[in-house]
Amino acid sequence: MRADAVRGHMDGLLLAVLERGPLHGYAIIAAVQERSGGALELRTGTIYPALNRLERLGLLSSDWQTVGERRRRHYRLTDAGRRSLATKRTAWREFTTAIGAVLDPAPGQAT
Amino acid sequence: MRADAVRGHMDGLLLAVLERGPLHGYAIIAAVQERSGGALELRTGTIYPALNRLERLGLLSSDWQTVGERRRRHYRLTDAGRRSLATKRTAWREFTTAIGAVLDPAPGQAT
DNA sequence: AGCCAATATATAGACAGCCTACGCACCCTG
DNA sequence: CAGGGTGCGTAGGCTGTCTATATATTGGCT
Repeated sequence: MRADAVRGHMDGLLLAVLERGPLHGYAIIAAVQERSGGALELRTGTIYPALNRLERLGLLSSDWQTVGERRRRHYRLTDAGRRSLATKRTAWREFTTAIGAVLDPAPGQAT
Repeated sequence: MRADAVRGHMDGLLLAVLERGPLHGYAIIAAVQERSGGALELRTGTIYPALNRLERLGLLSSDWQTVGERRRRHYRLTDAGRRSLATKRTAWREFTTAIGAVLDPAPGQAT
């Protein structure tokens, strides 16, 4: 599945996979893919701008680590990020409920 | 809730409310709002271009009706539209499953 | 040694689709 | 006759994902 469909929910995904501990960009892509059972394949061109945006918003912080000669940028949730994640989870449930009600209305419901 | 969050799922909503019979634009807005329990408030500037797009794609057909001196454009599902709706319902379930798995992972699931 | 794939970060420009804001026209009520 | 609801529609803007590309290290294959 393309991240195009995820538009507007990407931030929640990124925050969610960072909940259990810091990860670097590539590992975030792998984590999202694994958790979604392979359904979600994010691209680097998608997540790096998104991660920068979340950091600007104060929901993430980052620090550089070096493994051998390889640079890795580790992102971690801030307290604000944790609160935002909780909000986004609630919003997600309301969202799916609303869309689901329109897409698959309960029989007998008014037009 | 803003239709902004619905990005990419708007088409399914429009097709779904037209499943039970033709409606005109304003009635479509009302139907979506009612079915979603008031959560989804679409704007005319959003749905008219979307309806035109769906008609261009052959998923909808339209005909003008006149009530008094008022012109109304009634949209109805085509056969292709009906098939597309079924596909979109399946896609919606896969979508929510995938996002949900990332956002609220089952405890014990791998990182 | 040379080459390619995987790992890893990052930017530029294109594009789709929803946004706000407006315009037009008709109808009914105060 | 003014205002608000109904009804259709367009223009221009904005956000966020897309593709494509660039750089650099590491490791496997031949």
